[in-house]
Amino acid sequence: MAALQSVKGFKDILPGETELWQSIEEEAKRIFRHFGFREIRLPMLEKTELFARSIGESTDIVEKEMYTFQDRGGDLLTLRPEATAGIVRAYLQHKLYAREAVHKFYTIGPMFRRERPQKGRYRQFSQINAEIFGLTSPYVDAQLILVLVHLMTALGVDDAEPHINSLGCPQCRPAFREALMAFLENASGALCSDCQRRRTTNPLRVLDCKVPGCREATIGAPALADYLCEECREHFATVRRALESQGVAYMVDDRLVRGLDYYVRTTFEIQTGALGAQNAIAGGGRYDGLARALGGPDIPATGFAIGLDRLAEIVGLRRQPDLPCPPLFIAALGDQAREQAFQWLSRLNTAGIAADMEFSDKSLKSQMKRANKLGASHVLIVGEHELEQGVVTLRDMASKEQVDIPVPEVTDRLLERFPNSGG
RNA sequence: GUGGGUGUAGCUCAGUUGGCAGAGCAUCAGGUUGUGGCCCUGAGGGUCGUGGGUUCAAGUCCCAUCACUCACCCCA
Repeated sequence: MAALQSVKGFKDILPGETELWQSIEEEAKRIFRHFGFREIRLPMLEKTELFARSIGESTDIVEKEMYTFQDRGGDLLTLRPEATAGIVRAYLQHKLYAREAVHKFYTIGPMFRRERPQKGRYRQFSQINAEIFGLTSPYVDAQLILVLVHLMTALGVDDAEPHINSLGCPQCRPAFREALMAFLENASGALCSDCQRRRTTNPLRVLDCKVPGCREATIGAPALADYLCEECREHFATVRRALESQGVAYMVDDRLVRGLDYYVRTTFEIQTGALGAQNAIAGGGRYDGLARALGGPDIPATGFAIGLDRLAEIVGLRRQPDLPCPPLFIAALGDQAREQAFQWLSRLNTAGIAADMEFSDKSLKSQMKRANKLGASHVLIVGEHELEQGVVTLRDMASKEQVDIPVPEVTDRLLERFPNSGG
């Protein structure tokens, strides 16, 4: 173990796996385009203050998971632990709200949190984010969920179930919070030690606890739904109607609580059982107050994040990788032949044709083996005997048929037979 | 931060009551001098995670340490 290793929780994505990631990203981009989202690309490094103010000072993410450091100029910087804060920052910084009332963004990239790694959880992980600015309409909440469901279906993830909930708003949530705290105080004896702590710091989270004792103790707990104000109630009802009108099967989960402070009203998660303890592969919700909290105008917003690593693992489980294979392999025998082969190969490659050759001095048998392994449909055999006679041989690997091609015609014949694949 | 599991060839793993480090797959080379897949033969590749200890002798027993992994926590 003398060779250097990657940093804990940071992983490499090797060829064979990158194809899967690319296909997922392409599918997502295609769907985003259809739904009217445009790509935004952002720095991975932001001022620490941005995350403290958006995610919430007392969240675990900010308190103990961020990669924060002082740069050489003394600025306190943080590798982004999530994307929404940066998107809002960019949106405000460039005053995009002044150009048009509504913006729909997506972005794909790495996030960083220093947690203990486990299945489906890494210190650098990628997310696909989508955000909609400038609309309070419940229909855009529904549209986001629809995008997620649509993407899951397109990727063949059939057991992905949207869980939805409403967290209320600053008007109605405080009353619920108080009622819940009062309830938990009575039930406190039955709660686990973590929930004892959460009871005061983040009472909503107690509802989310997995410990059976806590689930039992909170059975009669106040329900958020009963405390929603008229506007929130109507908003949530419209989200549900919109989903139903699209035939989206969803589950109302009144215990669905999001970990970030900025969420209000609609929240949702896409869950699956395929990933051990990490059952959420996507999550999101409405964050109407965030733009204002970051010093901008009062602009409503809603969005989601997909855990791309988790999604790739799930999709990878149910899909055989189809490796890209060049249609043509050139086998050259001897120095002269290799020189000629390299010229042809380069000509083909620059013309957009996937092809490869053997560059070292190997036996024809060995070169044929390699061509077979690469999955080439044809092999161009460039041998000294043929060159002397002014021809080369093209072998069809499936039918084993071989035809001679006169040297002057090689490029044209190959360009004709292997049209630019475009890929 | 807390707990459990696992570390032997590139990969998946055997390795008996301590007694010469193995298999399959993969790689490479051959199987009449220039033709792939199947088959056959052979080769390369390991300080047994690392450092101590016990012993005539440690992959095996003991201690420490590191790494990986799963779970808690948190979240996508």
